[in-house]
Amino acid sequence: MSKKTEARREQLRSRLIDAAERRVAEGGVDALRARELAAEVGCALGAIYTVFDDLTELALAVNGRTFRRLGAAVAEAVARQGEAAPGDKLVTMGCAYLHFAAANPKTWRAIFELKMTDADSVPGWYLEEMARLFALIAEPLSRLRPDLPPEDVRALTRALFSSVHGIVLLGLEKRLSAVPADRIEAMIAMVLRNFVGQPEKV
Amino acid sequence: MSKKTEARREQLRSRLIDAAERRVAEGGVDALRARELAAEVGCALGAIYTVFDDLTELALAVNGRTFRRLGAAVAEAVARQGEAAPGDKLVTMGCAYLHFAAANPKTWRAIFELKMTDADSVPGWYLEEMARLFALIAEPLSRLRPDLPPEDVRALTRALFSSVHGIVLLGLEKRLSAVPADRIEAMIAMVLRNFVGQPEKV
DNA sequence: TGTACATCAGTGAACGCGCGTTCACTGATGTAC
DNA sequence: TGTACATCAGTGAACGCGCGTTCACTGATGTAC
Repeated sequence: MSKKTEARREQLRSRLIDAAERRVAEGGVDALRARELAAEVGCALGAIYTVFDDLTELALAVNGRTFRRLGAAVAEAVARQGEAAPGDKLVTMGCAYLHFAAANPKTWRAIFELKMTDADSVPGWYLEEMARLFALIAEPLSRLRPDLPPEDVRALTRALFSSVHGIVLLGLEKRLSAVPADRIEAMIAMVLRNFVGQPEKV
Repeated sequence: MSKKTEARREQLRSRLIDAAERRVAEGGVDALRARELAAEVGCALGAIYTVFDDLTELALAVNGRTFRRLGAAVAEAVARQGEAAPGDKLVTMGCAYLHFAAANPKTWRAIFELKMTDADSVPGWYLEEMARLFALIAEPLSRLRPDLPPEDVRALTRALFSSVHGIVLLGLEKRLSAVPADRIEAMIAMVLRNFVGQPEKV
């Protein structure tokens, strides 16, 4: 394969992911349609399969991007805040998570909806990206509780992340009459601050 | 329609829901197949449509049962515990929720996976059942914080439920390396107790 | 640089399947006399 | 009770559609001389 060909291939790849991302953002993972993508990108139907093994792989590529954007959004929020008390940092991250989810509801959900066949395990970058996100959370936590062994910090990280995730998930759920964003923020802050031991007045 | 006919119809209805429930428990909502159900129940394919408008309605019926079982499981756990401090009650409910989810992973997930077309709203019993569950949680909360207006108790209820839901959801997720049940229990207890102001040592 | 040939990326018609839902039919059930 | 007729619950073959994926082909690109 010549350089030129490879470059074209690479370009097709990224254009396909672009298109797929747009589709997912509009209609969720289930809205990925090979024919639609080909039409939007302007390539043949079969061309998709010269770049990806199947549509699932393409969906995974979209999730990869989303995950990286999410991580970046949270990291940026923390960076913008600069030096801060651990509790404040946690709340900042929780709210950044909420805002990302609210701004990208379908793409964000896609990360968690992806059905993997039990056999083939989760791709490595999935776990890596998760680890990166968890590391951000673990930082203020271990400052807050320097006495805890890493194992416990990990469990704590996971528990708090899960709590915030749950609040965001159900908070944004239309079906259960969505909650206004600032109320969701208040819930997040409440749970996190309570944990940190600087409870806000409810 | 004669009494006899109606009775047969009613019987078919419940047998269909039974079969559907089994299918969902095994393979999730997406595993519902009209032909399979008909075969399992021993009726004609078309008979399904004399009882339900479409498969979605049948899936909803399954969710209805699940929701009621869930509510009953939580209520029973509380009843079994008898008189107890609000914090203990909350933890009991959270753990009951966890155990129900762990024992019925696919059926439980189905409750939240159901895609409703935006237009047709959620069936009434969905909201009622949710309200019943929330009432159970609100009880200890309002004892704990009698100063709060009902509006705030509602928000609190929702926040705590969502947190526990998130912890259970991600805790049971195979993809992110499932967490042992007792660790999940510990996470739930931690978040709830922290809120109540009787934090457990982490 | 020019020509002949080989390769292979890219094409898109066609395959194949799964499946929800319908509807013309039929035989069981009920009604009338 | 018995017979003729009407109704309608229940049947399942067939419709229709959507869609992922393949593969025999072709024309663009690269190579050799």
